[in-house]
Amino acid sequence: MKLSVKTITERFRGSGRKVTPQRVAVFEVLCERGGHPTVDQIYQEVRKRFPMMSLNTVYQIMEALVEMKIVSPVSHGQEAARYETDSAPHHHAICVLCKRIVDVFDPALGRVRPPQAVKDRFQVVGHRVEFFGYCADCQASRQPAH
Amino acid sequence: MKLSVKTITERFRGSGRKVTPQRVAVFEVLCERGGHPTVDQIYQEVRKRFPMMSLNTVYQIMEALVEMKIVSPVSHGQEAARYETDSAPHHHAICVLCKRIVDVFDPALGRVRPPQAVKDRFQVVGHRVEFFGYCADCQASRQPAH
DNA sequence: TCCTTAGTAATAATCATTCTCGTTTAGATC
DNA sequence: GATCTAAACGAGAATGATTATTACTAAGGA
Repeated sequence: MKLSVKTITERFRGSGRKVTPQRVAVFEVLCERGGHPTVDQIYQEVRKRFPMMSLNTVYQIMEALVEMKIVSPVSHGQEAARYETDSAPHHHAICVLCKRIVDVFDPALGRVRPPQAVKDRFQVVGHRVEFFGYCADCQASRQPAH
Repeated sequence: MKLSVKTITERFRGSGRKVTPQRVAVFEVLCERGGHPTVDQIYQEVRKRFPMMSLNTVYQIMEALVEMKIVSPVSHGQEAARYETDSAPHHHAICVLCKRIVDVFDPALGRVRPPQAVKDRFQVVGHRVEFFGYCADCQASRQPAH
């Protein structure tokens, strides 16, 4: 469900928010760029079109997009937060060296069920499976042993 | 495999590290406290015994303990890093409101397998399943709807 | 067009973490 | 026990990501 600029405009209006050039620009960058960018990466890209734009504005726009469930934060460790545009439910494979995140689409992972002990104490609303390892690039550049 | 002060002393010496009162104190706090404390929580606790101790020292000691595989960092979102003392392999249930982390021991979760597409591109070394939801306390205090 | 209010930009503040560096100390050696 | 040296410590500064403050601007309804 790829959102268009038209749709995003309606979503902004529908949630009582204003449509501004900055918001549209951030959204376009997210669509064109894809992946799991950090706030700063989005900022650098948007800045090419709006050189006067503030980093703070990007933070605020991302916050609005999260509230509207158009993007989701994906953060690991103390690295800078990353965002992904919401699409089909999926999981992640993360390279422990370069922090690259690859989306994993596999219906089987969606069928993972919390054990009874968790259901007794938690009202579970979702789960996430993360695979850790070395991506192809980092395998190649890594020392054979140490 | 609960570690004793004696064992930790040997582990420090065995890895070419010195045994200092600060290190023993941090380790004792970790054992007594359990759970998934932040660096600052550990610091506040240790400070009761060593009022002159520096926060920086706690960071350094945690780094050493991670290298020695005695504790593991458990970080979620842009929250402060948390540490858990290593025990049996397990997963987590995380309250999205209060950030409380509950350990989940369930052999079934260890049997989750990466799909072939991941194995083709990643050298997978592990995985983690995280359940998200509301803990009992936060369910009680939460608005019924909004 | 006017008006209200949300959005923006600039800047300061905050928070977790890391770095720098001078001082102290564990533990090996004598 | 005295001496020595690398490791560890403490204090505070520096960094980097994020959040808060505030005055100005502009979106969009009346």
